[in-house]
Amino acid sequence: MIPAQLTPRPAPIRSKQYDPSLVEMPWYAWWEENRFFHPEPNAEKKPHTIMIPLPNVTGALHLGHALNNSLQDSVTRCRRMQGFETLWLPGCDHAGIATQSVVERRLYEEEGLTRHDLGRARLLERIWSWKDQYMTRILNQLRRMGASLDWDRTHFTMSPVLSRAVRHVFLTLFREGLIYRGKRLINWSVGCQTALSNDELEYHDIQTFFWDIRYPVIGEPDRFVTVSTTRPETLLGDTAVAVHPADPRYRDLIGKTVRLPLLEREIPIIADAILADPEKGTGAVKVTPAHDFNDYECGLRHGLPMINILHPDGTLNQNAGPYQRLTAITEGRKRVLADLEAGGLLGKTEPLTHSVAHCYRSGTIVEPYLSDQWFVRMESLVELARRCYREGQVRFFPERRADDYLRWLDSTPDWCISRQIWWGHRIPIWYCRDCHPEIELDREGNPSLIPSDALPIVPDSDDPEAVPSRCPACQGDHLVQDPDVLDTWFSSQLWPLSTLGWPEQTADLAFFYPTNVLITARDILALWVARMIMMGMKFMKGTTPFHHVYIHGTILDETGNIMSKSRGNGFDPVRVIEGGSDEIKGKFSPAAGIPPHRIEHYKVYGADALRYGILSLTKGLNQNLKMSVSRTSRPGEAGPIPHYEVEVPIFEEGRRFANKIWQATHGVVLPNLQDYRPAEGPSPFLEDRWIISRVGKAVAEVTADMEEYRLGEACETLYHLFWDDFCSYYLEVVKLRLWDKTQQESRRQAQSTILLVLDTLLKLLHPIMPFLTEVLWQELRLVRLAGGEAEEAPAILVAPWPQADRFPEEEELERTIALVRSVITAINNIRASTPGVSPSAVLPEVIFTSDSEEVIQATEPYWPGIQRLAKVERFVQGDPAVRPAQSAAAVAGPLRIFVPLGGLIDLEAERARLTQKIAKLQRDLDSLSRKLADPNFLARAPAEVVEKDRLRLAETEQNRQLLLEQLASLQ
RNA sequence: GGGCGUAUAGCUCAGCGGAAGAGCAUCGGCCUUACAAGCCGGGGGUCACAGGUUCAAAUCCUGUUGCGCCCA
Repeated sequence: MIPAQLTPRPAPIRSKQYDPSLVEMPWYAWWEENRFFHPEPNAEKKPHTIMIPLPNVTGALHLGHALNNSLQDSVTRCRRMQGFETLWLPGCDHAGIATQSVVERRLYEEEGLTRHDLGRARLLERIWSWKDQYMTRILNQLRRMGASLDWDRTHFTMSPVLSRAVRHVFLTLFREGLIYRGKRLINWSVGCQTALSNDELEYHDIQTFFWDIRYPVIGEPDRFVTVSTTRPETLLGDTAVAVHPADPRYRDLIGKTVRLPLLEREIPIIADAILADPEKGTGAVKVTPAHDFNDYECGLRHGLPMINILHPDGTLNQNAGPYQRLTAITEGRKRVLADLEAGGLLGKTEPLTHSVAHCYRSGTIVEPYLSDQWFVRMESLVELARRCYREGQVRFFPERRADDYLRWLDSTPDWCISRQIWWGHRIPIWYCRDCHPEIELDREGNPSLIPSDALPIVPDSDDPEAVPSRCPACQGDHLVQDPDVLDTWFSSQLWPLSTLGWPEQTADLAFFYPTNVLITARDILALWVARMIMMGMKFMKGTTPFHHVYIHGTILDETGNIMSKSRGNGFDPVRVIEGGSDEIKGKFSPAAGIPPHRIEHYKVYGADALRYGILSLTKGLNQNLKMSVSRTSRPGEAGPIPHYEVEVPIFEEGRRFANKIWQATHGVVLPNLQDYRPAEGPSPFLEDRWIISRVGKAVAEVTADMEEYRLGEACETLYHLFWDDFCSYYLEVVKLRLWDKTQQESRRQAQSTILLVLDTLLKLLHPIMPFLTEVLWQELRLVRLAGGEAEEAPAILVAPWPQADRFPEEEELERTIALVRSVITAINNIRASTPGVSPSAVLPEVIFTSDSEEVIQATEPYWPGIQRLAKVERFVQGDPAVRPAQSAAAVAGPLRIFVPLGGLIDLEAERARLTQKIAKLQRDLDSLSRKLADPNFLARAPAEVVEKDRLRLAETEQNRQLLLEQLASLQ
């Protein structure tokens, strides 16, 4: 949206070097106060919508977020300039378990209190205030990165509007039978004392053992069935031993029973072809249906009893008999092993490394645990998600990520959505205390345990705020709400809908839905992306929530570890932007010799350098973005904690690039445009046409890159165009015309071209480097206004994106200038390798010769430019047959150049130089002639390939000949 | 254990069937009037290894090894 009245722009800055700290804050404030980031539904324009992958309020943003948000902002800014009504919507996620456990840990560390000391209501107050603090910090980090988010539409998953959507979805799915409560084996975090979904597990290798245990067969004295296990303590919950039905070792035992050691329970030997593998171990396995997922399935197949032996805190319960109250995996295991040993029932013990599920939050081992939980029935939703992809409604970048998506869909079980914590959306289900007097209440009136058979009671109406008034069974009104809350992803999956006001049919929803692209990292592809698709398909009449899913890589340190501040190898993006120092108390050292506890000092890189650097990492399809960081000890700092200077090469590149752009604009362009008046008609001057052609190609390339999310490639293209073509060649050459005030038309065309080119380059760069380009473009805007042109836009961020077809292509010119530039390099090479010639000396004469008169004529107009860039007094055309004496020679394509050096020539240096060049040509020659001597090559390769190689061979041979003669003349 | 990816210059990475590239680092020389956060020039690679397909392989196929990631 462009307001009619703008607030005053920040004052111009005239510093010799680019100083981001003077530019970023004022310009961001100006953008924000004029609400340039705020779109409104607008029938005249097409929408472009991106929903931020909501960061969670557990902590501050890190470099992974910097990448993720730089990508989104770049795409958004490009689309805004292309004329779309652009919405990029900000917000945060309440991150149930993560946030509650952070706050609980602080509560315990600082005040020695647990959540039970505080109670539900007061704990929630504490968490809300944590949330407020962190959300503010996160949103400000985004501002510092230059994010053009629509702050008026900032959302939070637990806000009233979004909570209503959650309740609406829960109740709808419940009524349709897609949500149910049931006793199932789930993943239980002993540390957090809550259920977890499969997606919240982390697998770590642990060192343990494989223990063999002998189970005595009843009725067959001295006969045993030996099982192997990594979890001997779970035998307390065994309800069978399984063998393969075809296994001859055990066939006769099927149907008999064994005596469970220690507890003396009699349990059956069953045949189960799925669980028992005759190839593995002894071929017999213990079956503990209440504490192992495979055993659970087996238990269901055979109708085995399921004996839960654990308390929620991981200690053994009354079913463990004499072992109760011991912590299962430590003391319990120790005692069980000792008792087995004593009873002579323990067989061999083998060390083993295997991978075990841990809680992503508390880090404790996750126990399979039998309990009453709420689940989403996934089957029909999975089918919707498959259909969405199959119908081509959603497309993945890179394409192969679709395989991960489909694979997850194929393997996802029913989703456990209840969590035994307090921070989150409380399950909108009530139970009747009159029907179930055994429901106990805590001192705040919340129920602590709901019986498995309790009737779930839903609110009377569809009103999302409604509460049921009576029990439908007994008409009683002693209702209590389920104490559990929903998995955070249950609300996150609604993000593209709920933030637009759904389930209300709002104008925003009608205009901005479906969104265009979701930009995220790989790790939440399935659990979040797939679920959003399911919800969109389910609740928006089979419409995808986004057309594109762009999956970017993960930022790693140079040894391949994930970067994070808490590990001690990452840093806060704001630190990179504004510089300063941080005390790092990480868990590990980022490199050999660097201690985990240290103070790091950062220089001011600025947001543009951060963005350019981090986006540059995304070249190709690379999914691991290794970022090297150099930490050097800072001398002269006393004290117990060592100090380090931190440099990040990739940000360094960005910083230098930003400075180059600043200095080219302030040092050359602006001073020469003081008297700018637009030229009439297109410029006939060769270098003008050339740079315009180069820029036109870049416009096409960068536009395509932006549309396919190839930001790294766009960075590279723009870097070379700006630095090599615009600064190193064009500006240097065009200076001659700018300085010559006697040639009005030439000068005016030069000014117009410079202005057009810089204007275009800044626009192309704006999505990547928003601050620098804005402040410089505002200067160009003033130049244009002073020159009598109409205002194109009040700011670059709303200026129109360049159109490639406005920049005529000049293929021929591009070839000629490429040749001219290689001539410059060849002459400079001669100067640099002739010891007697100072680098600043002007060479009196350079002789051009060629077999082709055309080539000489084509390059002649560039002699003044070459004169300047290669420091040459004058050029003469020579006879190709005559080799000037006392001169150095070089070859540039079809041109031969001689640089007469008179007495200056250093024979030895020149001979060395020529010998080296000849050797290189000889190598090319050898491989080419070998190739052209091969009859198979001549017969089968396409004619144009053969022809090209023939030409090359001839040319190379000629050049070698020339240099050989030259060498001979120097003997 | 299953799946996927990856191996190119000292480092970080492009290139993905027809002459080995970039940035940084390195070496040599320059304070040349936008720019030393710079300019000019140079050196540096059996494109992991072994086979195969092809006239032609860094590029396609197979296997081996190393390294990642995801899933169990």
